[in-house]
Parts: sequence; C-alpha cells; structure tokens
Amino acid sequence: MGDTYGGESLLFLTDEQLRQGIEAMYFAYRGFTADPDRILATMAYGRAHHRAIHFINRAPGTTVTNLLDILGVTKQSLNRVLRTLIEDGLVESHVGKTDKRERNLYLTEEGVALEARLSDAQRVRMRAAYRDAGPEAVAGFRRVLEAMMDTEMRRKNDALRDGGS
Amino acid sequence: MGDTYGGESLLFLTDEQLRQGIEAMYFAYRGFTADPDRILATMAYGRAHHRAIHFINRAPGTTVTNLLDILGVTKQSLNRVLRTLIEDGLVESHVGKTDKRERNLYLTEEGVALEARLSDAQRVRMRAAYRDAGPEAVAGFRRVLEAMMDTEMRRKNDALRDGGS
DNA sequence: CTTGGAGTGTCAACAAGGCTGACGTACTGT
DNA sequence: ACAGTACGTCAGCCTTGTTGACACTCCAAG
Repeated sequence: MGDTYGGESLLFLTDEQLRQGIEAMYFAYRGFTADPDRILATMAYGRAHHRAIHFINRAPGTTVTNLLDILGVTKQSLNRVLRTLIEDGLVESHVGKTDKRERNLYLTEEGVALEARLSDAQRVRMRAAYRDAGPEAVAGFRRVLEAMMDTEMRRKNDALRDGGS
Repeated sequence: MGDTYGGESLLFLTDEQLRQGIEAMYFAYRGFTADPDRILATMAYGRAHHRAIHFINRAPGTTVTNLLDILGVTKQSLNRVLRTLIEDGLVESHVGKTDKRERNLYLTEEGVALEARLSDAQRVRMRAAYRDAGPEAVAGFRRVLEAMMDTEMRRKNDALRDGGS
C-alpha cells in the first residue's frame, strides 16, 4: 500500500507469479468445494442444489427471478433443482402477497438443517485456512477476491451483504 | 482492526464473516473463469480442454497418468478431451522413449497459441485484481489459498512450481 | 520365457447440470 | 382489454463427469 518503492511492485507481477496465482486459485477452489460435495454425493444432490439452498437461506423469501439473477443460470436449469428440493421437503414455495405472480422461497426445518451441515463443513475449512494464514492475510485475501469479481457480481455480493446483516 | 489485542482478532471470525468469505470465493471464481470460458465457447471447447492445455503447457512431455493425478478425473473423461485436442492438432502424443507404454504430451504451435490466448485473458484479470488490492493483499491472498487446498493438492501444486521454474 | 501388473486406449451406458426454444398460465399495471 | 412479467414445463442438445469391461503393449520378476 504506502510503499516507498515504485518498480518492485511491478516486478512482483511476473507472468510466473500470476500463473502461480491462477493455479492456486484452481486447487484452492477444488478444496473449497470438496467437503460439501462429499456430503451432497451421499444424497441425490449436487453443487447446484447447494447453491440454491445457500442463497435461499441467505435471503429467505427471495423470489425465483432474484435467485436466477444471483446464480446466473436459466430458469429451466434452476427449476429442475428447485423442484426436487420442494418435492423432498427442503424448500417451500409460497405465492407472493403483494404480487401473486411471484413465488417466495423459504427453507423448511429440514432444509435449514442441511444448509447448516453443508456450510459448517465449508466454514471449518475456511476457518482453518484463516487461522493458518493469519488476520492480515485474511484481509488481503478478501481484497483480492473482491477485485477479481465482475462488477455485476460484486453488486450482487454487496446487495447480499447489506440485506443479510 | 482497531482492537486492543493483536493476533487474537481471529477470535472475531464470526460465522457471518466466514460466510462472506465463502460467497466471495464463489463469485470470484466465477469471474476468474469467465474470460477463458468466453473464448472457449467460440470453439467447440470447454473448461476441461482448458485445464488439459494449461497443465500440458506447464509441464511439457508429461504423461497421461501424471495428468490424471493432477486433474483428478477418470482416464475415460480425460481421454475424450485429449482425443479431440490431438485430432484438432493442438496436442501431440509421443510414445515414451524409456517406457514405451507411456505417452508424452506436448502442445503444438497451435496449442501454444491457444494456451497463450486463454491464460492472457486470465492473467489480465488477475493482474488487475492484484494491482487493485496491493502487494500486501496479494501475499495474504496466496497464503489463504495455500491453506485452503487439500494436502494432496498442495503437493501437486508444489511439484508443479518446483519443476516449472 | 512366461506371466502379473502397470500404462494406455476405447466402447458402452449413464447422470448432473448447463443451454435454447417454445408454449401455457396466472397475474399486474396501463 | 391487453401487453408484459413471473413462473412452470416439455423437449432436445451439449459438456463433462462417472462405472464397468475389455484389449493391447510393455516392463520386471520369477
């Protein structure tokens, strides 16, 4: 940040360094998804179900359109996942009060339980990584991730953070 | 940050903060893969082709088994991808010299060119993120990613780094 | 020299989860 | 009354992962 040198911060960004970052991102993301994937594999679910459950839990009562916007998939794709979750009693879909075209999505008790299992697994790993790396590293980690998102996604992420807490 | 105690700010890692990290990871990874995905979509290729090309470029002459180990997929899955790349003249497969059962994989000129296009796109984004976040943040970013990998994957990543430079 | 096992390729079948296109229904707002 | 929005669904396609089975080449040990 407030560094005395000029050239050295540019030297830091060699292609080799960048490639290491790219590969680290690839391997880390695999680790990041490995734990919930293992849990999901024991049921008839996949990552798509996890994502739906996660964001419904994050913003209970959210609409289908909103979820489509966050997840960036087609409604056909989301609907397939959502349908199985509703059939299995993990998600409830209620007709909107003000606008009856909309469906508001909520997790059932069972849905909340699964969400907790999945995100617990993920949090354990993230907490361990944070602990190993130290507080300063965590701040840097978050800063780089934010900068790596598309502007649109950052918007969605911010919206979630503001609305969520 | 402005805490009375130093390293123990780790105690402030609430579930909410961890969830923010999880979501940041999700959105950032989407951004991270978006650029090469766009290029690949214009051809008949997907992410699997990108991964194969990347790691063959990283370690020219690598064997199929080694690639299977790094990528963590089945040989049938890799073979399908590899076959199209060889047919399209992006990858060459040579019978091993010392052990003729092995196939040593190399990128052709055309393969190198595509690899460059793909990783350039990815590097541009990563470079921008690094620049926005600053050198200290980058160090932290890398530390957290390393800690987030599985031990096995870290081994593979280290092997690549040692052999690659 | 035979034989077990490793490295590789390939066929078949299947599943998850993306996609497009098309169509229908219910509802809203003008 | 009517155009547009929100949602669901059918049908079909693609990529990329999986298992299982089989064949071939080749190295190394008995």
